[in-house]
Amino acid sequence: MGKRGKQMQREILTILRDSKSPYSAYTLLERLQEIYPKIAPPTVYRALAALGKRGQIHRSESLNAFVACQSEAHHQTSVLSICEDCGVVEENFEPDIFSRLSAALRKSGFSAQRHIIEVNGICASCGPSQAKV
Amino acid sequence: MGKRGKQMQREILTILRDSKSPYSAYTLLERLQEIYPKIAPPTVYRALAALGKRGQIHRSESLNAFVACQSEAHHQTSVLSICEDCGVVEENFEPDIFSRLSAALRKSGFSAQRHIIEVNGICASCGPSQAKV
DNA sequence: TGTGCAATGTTATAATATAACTAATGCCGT
DNA sequence: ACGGCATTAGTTATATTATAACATTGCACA
Repeated sequence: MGKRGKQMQREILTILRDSKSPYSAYTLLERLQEIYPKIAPPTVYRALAALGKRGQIHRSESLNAFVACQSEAHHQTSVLSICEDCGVVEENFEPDIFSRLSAALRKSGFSAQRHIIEVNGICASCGPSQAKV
Repeated sequence: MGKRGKQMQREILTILRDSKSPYSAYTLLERLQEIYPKIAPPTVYRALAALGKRGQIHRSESLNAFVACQSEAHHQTSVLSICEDCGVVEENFEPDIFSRLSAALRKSGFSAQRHIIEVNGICASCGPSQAKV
C-alpha cells in the first residue's frame, strides 16, 4: 500500500468515525472529492476493501453501506443493529451467538467461515419508552 | 394483484424451486424473457416483492439474489448458509438463535424487528471429508 | 356506461460495484 | 544513482442492481 492509499483510508476512517450512521461508497466519494476533486469510485472501493480486510470498518450488507468499527480493540465479528427510525448502526458483541450458529450448522455438515448478522429494529433512543421530540 | 402479476410470481417460484442456487433479479429477468420477451426490470422486482412479503422467497442480502423458501410450511425467518464452493444456499431453522439475539439486543434497549443471518462457508458436499470429483 | 382506483407496462435513470488498462511509484540489486 | 520489476494508484468504461415517474389497461361498482 502506497502513501496515497493509506491517506484515503485515514480520511475514510475519520469520516466514518465522526458518524454513527453508515455511509455509502458514493457518499464517501462525494466527501472525499471535496478534498481530492478527481478521485474515482475504484479509489474509494480499494480503500474500503483494505479497511475491511483489517477489520477497521464493517459493511452492512442490507444497507450497502459502511460504518467504522467501534471497538478498536477486538476487530471481531459483530452483530449490527440498525435503527429503522434514526438510522444509527451499533456494533454488538455476542460471541455466544456466533459459536452457537457455527455449531448448529456444523450438525448439517456445514463449516462456517464468515457470519453476517444484521438486525433491523428500533433503538433505545427512538423506542416507545422515550419521549419523542 | 392482477392475473399477470400472479403469473409472473408463479413463473419465478418455479424457476427458483428448480434451483438450489440463488438467482439475481436480472438472471430471472433473462429467464422470463424467454417466454415474455418484453418484460422489464420493474415487473420482476414487483413480483419478487410480492413473493418476499408472503415469505415464499428469501433474499440473500450478501449476494443480492433470491432463493425459494424451502419450507412451504413455516415461512419463518431462517439462517441462510451459503457454500463458497458450489454456491448452494440452504435454509436453516434456528429459532433459538433468533430469540437469543433479540434478547441480547433488548438488554441495550434495542427492539428487534427483522433479523438477517447469513453464513458463508463450505457445505457438507464440498467439505474436506468428501472426495472431490 | 362511465369514472375511478389498482395493477401493469414503459421509459428512463439512479445507485452500487468492478473490469481492464495505463501511469506512477517504490523498491531491490548492482 | 540507475535500470528493471513489482506493486499501487489513476482512468475510463461498463456491468450490475434497483427504482422513480409516468402512461396505459382493466376491472369494480355507482
